[in-house]
Amino acid sequence: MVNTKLKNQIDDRQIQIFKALADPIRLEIIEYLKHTDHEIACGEVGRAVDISKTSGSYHFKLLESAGLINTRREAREKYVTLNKSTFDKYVTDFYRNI
Amino acid sequence: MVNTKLKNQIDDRQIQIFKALADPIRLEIIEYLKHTDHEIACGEVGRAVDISKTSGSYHFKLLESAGLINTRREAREKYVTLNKSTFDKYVTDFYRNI
DNA sequence: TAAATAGTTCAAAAATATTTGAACTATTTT
DNA sequence: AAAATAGTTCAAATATTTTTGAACTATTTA
Repeated sequence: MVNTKLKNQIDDRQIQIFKALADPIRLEIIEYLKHTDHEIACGEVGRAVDISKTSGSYHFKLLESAGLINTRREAREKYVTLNKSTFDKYVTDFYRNI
Repeated sequence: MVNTKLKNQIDDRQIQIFKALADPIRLEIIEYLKHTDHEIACGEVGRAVDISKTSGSYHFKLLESAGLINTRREAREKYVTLNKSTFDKYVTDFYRNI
């Protein structure tokens, strides 16, 4: 019997987001994207924060599935930007709400 | 050679706080404390969120060392409250700043 | 068309975090 | 003084997360 109560779903989402933020590499990626106002390829970010492409792939995927970044694939490359609305909804407003 | 750059210290702190928030039990504890306006004993919170006292001890310690709760020991019992200023500084303002 | 580039996937290994129960300290109640 | 209560500590077991390298797809460049 699967538990699908709304409150739990909200918590799962909230946890997923805090987990995504609770890692030094991902925090570096976020800070890098924060001071970049245009979209930027994963590879460029990866080089800036000095990680392997495999590691980058793992972390970008995790950030994306948490809804913290938006991605757009164009042929070979994948471009990313921060998803500000997720920060607003789950981080900035976390303590305020509930 | 130990790295003590200010930026890294800030990040370490930020990560510690997100890690502390990235767990269902600790999130339950926080939500419980959020709707409680007076200090409350660890044991009472532990019973409310249905965890063993050992587990409670672990999670309260972690929340305390992240600065997310304030604690006061009075004889046998330990009373806790949320530390709102940590939320303001590291959570609510996270996306805004930097 | 061959080589280079951007990124993904996979499974194994390594690192970290969490749970558990037993033994413990200190305080309060009977 | 014995028993009960609140919480801590410890080490072992378990679970989860992250890293790694090799093999892969798709696209672009030489």
